Amino acid sequence: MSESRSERIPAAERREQILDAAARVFGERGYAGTTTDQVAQAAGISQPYVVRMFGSKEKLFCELLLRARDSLETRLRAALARPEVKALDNQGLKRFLGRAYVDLVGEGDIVLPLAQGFLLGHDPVIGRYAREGFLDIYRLLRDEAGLSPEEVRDFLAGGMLLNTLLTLQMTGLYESDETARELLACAFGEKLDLVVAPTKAAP
Amino acid sequence: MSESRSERIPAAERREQILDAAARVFGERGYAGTTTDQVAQAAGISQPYVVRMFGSKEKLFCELLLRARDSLETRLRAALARPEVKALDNQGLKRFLGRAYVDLVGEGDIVLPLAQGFLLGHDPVIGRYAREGFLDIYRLLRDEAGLSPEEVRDFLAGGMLLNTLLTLQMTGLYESDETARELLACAFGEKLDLVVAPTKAAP
DNA sequence: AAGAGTGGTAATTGAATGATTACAAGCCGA
DNA sequence: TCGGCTTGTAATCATTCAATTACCACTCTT
Repeated sequence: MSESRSERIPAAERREQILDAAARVFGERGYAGTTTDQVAQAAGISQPYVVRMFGSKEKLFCELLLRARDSLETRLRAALARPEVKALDNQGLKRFLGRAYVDLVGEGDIVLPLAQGFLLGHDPVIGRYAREGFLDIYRLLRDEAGLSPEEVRDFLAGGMLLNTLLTLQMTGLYESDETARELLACAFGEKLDLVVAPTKAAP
Repeated sequence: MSESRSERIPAAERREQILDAAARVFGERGYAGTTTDQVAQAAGISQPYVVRMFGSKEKLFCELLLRARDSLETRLRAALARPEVKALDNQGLKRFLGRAYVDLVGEGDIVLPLAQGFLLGHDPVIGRYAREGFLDIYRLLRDEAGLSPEEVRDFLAGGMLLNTLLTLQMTGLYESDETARELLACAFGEKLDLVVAPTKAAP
């Protein structure tokens, strides 16, 4: 994307670049399906640097999981703190939080690694991270948002559907397939254009 | 599991054995995370035989996707054909079909490869298969079950949550984690024991 | 200006893996 | 019983990939 600087960049900043690139690549291709070299190329650096910065591919992915969970929790708490939520019943709150989730998804591929991690239950270390993250979100919605277990379940279910549609790249069929268009419109609602026309931000 | 026969087995039967084994392994570990040798060992044969029987790992996985989709469609149509569905409104029908889905999931790992395939949208050939399968199910629910787009969406969302909980292996936390127990009970309802105590069928 | 710390890569390595080849053993019909 | 077809494997190959090593270049401090 950007090869603006070919100079030396402080490690902390480089680390963020790598995490951003890794979130994109892992989010699209999954853990096992991604090579550290793909991450390196996406970040514009060499493969050994990626490995040395994080120790291993596994540690890099775990870092992404924590980062995604934190982003999501931060975003949900921010939504809960807004004044207009006080006027909402639980049904309305669920919708409001749902829109906050779509916003987060639309801003980049921050949360897709989380969705990929949810398929790795068999992995002794990543699986544990992923389960814990999932339960963290569950508790946040139940305890801080005050939703009932059934309401949390429905919220999470909706989120899983959105994740699935994204990782399936169903959005690529929006133009050409009538059924896909109907499904996407129904699933993403008013936030559809956030995801069907990925922000091609140009200078 | 069964090493009953060490003799020669007709290709058609062997093919089914391999597909069953592959569904289990791919369903648990994902496409990229599974080796053809793991499939071979699970089926009790040698790795080259797996490859030769299906041509390639990719073709084997595509076969699994078709098989899973067909199983699901067959099961849903069978549920729709039962007499008691006529007395149900759409809300009740959704629940009824949901129970049929959980039944199918509980009977084995037939559908988990489908869930894994949904993460492979980036793959030029598998991605296409997976998207088509997904839209097939959508149309079945809309046109044959007569659900509205929103109702189909909610049904699919629920299914995606169940898939996620299974591939996350959240069921393994049922005994030890209070939150996981609550979530699982809420998501699987009366069918919980189908999935939390995997059928250890013994002779 | 010496040298130490930091940012970065080229080259390589060892293991894993999908696929191929070549071959063996059982079965069946003529 | 001979010869061909089917079922199956051992051995191997070519790649790919995560990780390591060894090195270079720049910058700041003193």
